Amino acid sequence: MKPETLGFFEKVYDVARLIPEGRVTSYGAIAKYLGAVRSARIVGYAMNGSFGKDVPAHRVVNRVGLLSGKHHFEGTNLMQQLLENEGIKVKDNQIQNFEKHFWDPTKELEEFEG
DNA sequence: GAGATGACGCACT
DNA sequence: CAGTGCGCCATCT
Repeated sequence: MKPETLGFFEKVYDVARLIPEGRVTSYGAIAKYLGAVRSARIVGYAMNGSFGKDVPAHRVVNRVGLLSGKHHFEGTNLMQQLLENEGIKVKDNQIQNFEKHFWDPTKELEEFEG
């Protein structure tokens, strides 16, 4: 619970905050960017602590664009509302044109690396 | 210190 | 092609 002990989390938050508006990414994409392709679930877990922070966790969904974490937000459809607020269409907890709104940090930040 | 959990992703059947 | 189960790694109890 100590923010100082957070190491991997901080990285996740940092990447999540880099997500531009109207765009979304997947846990695996962030994990991959961090070099933890096998730690996709760790990213999602990290989002748990992202609540209440400046981290747009609502822009992070699973690999199919499903708002798997929506259940974690305050309201029942808060996550969906936030996405629609950015112009992203969401249907039944699933993002429409997900690949169109997909934002891959490994590709978008490839030149920002280092 | 050890065990169980999880907002995922992939391999196998 | 579709459905189910397992593995991964860090955190939490």
